[in-house]
Amino acid sequence: MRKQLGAIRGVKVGDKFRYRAQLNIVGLHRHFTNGIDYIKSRDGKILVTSIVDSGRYANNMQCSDVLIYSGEGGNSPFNKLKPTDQTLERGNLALKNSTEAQTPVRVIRTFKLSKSSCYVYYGLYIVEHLSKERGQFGKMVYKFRLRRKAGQPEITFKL
Amino acid sequence: MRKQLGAIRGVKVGDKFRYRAQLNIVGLHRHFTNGIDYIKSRDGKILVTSIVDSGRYANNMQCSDVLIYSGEGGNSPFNKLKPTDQTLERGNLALKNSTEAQTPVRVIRTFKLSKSSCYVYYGLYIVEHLSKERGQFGKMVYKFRLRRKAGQPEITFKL
DNA sequence: TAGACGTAGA
DNA sequence: TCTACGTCTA
Repeated sequence: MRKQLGAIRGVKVGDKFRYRAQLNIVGLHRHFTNGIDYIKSRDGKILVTSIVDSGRYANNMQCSDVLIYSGEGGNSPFNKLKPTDQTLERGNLALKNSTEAQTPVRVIRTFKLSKSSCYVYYGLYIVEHLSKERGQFGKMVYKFRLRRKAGQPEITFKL
Repeated sequence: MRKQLGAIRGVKVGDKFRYRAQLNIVGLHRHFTNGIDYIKSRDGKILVTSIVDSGRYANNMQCSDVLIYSGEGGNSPFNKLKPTDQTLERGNLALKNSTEAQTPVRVIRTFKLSKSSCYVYYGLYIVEHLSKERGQFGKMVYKFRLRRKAGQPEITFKL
């Protein structure tokens, strides 16, 4: 399985996929459930390769080039464990490192229409800011602001 | 998605698949995690269409035309809930009904070789007997004995 | 071995 | 809403 930062050969912005398994196969995002995928860089720091925004967390879903993405852990509205403060490790740490390194992050967003849904590759983003806020369950949540790199095709849907 | 008893057009005995998602796509087995898939027949009884033997439960893995398949619920060695007696509902009830109706069941078995694995379609089986035993956790477990229908191709592997 | 924005069907 | 023989990486 490919592990790399940036664009994936053969995958175009706007490409659609039915299952997370397909994202894995083409190399866009290796995990089946994790929202944040990352690799270890030469200097030992982990950097984000891709994120999937399925709409489970309280992310900003505006139709703009800016995406607010919640960190992982402790606050999923659907898991049954009791909420906890998010920690700066694993995916969250990788997103912080990516903010500093300004490396490109592949963004995949879920598009829902009535009962069906698909994953859409939105292209490359840069993490430009992170903040720590109190989430809906009263616990600390990381919020990452990603901005879409300029010059990429618009995403359009045939309805 | 197709819901039917018996063979699936276009799928041959011995066909191999990487993911449960693919079993769903071709119509062999609709569930992503459930081991037992079933439909409601004309007279209102539920009948098994297919089972997946992933080796999670304590099934009989002999290389023969007989497969002992454990019922679902209460005794998965990997779930963290406390073991309970299995009940004759859902998949277990459907398997019992299939025993009486002698309807064909598609069998998919996991084949593991070192770290990789795949799902192999073994063809059609008939459920010929069920029993209730005390399982490894001291709780009651249904055991279903399935026999492969005669006249189907042998399964071979290139190693 | 655990953790994670999975899936479909009842 | 819940259950269920998922599936990957660290």
